[in-house]
Amino acid sequence: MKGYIVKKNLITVTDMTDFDIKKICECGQLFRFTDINGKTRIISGEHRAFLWQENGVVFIECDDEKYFEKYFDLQRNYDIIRLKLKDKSLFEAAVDFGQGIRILNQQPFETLISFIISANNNITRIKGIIERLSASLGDDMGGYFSFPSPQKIAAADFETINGLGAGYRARYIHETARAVAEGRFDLDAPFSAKTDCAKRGLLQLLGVGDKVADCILLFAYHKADVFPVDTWIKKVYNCYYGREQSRAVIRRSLLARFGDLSGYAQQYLFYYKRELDNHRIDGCNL
DNA sequence: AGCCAGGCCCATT
DNA sequence: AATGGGCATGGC
Repeated sequence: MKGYIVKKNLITVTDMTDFDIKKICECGQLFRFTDINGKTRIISGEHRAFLWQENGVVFIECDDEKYFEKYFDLQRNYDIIRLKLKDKSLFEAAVDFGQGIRILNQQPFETLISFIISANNNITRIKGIIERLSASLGDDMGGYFSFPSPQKIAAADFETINGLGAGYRARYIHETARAVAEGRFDLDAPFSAKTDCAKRGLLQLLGVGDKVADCILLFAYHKADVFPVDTWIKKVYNCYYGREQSRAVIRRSLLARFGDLSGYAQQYLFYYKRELDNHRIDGCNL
């Protein structure tokens, strides 16, 4: 992608063909975003950015422009991906509707814990738990709190974790942070591992099942040959084919169809279905 | 009020 | 390998 300019503490995205602030935030890949008087604030790890659109360009004001250039995946060409997905006959309306989505490169530990929290939970509540976790154990960065380190969570007593309102996930958060802090899980390993191998490692962690592992692989390690099957994907699939299939069957089926673009296909589909549902519109095209 | 949420763990078959 | 019950909490 050529359409952006990087300067000190400011990235200007001049080509908004594949950069839509709202869609990037609302497609379910991150939780620490909020509107602050007209600008979107995103916190990632210890970093912070403000985004807004003005005169046909997007401004990204941030504490580390190189970090956010990578974070927003700015070097990747999404128009090629969209074209290929249409070739693989992903429902065209979903791709067009989601144009502007980008898959972020988020930090592994934050993604790991966030998606453990996400299981069988709703987005509003997930965001609340993550904010309380950060306020409780993260560093005060002056105006916001960083996402806590594995060591910080591991060293906290269980009652602190349990007081965040995460329910039965408190144990998963604590134990998985300990596994990382004690070196039983290497957060960097998946970067250089093949997807299935990396996934086997992730599945050893308490609170990480098939779907959560796929989300981590996609949103932190940018492994696109995964297809996270959540309740929305299930709804689309089962509605379209008119019968109830298990998550495993759905995942295998969609992986076979979209191959190494599965992760992108999943994001477009997820965003499309959830937005339709939010507006009480039926639709189960695939 | 009751169903559901970006499911996982664990026991059973 | 596949299936099913139980699960904390709170949003809508």
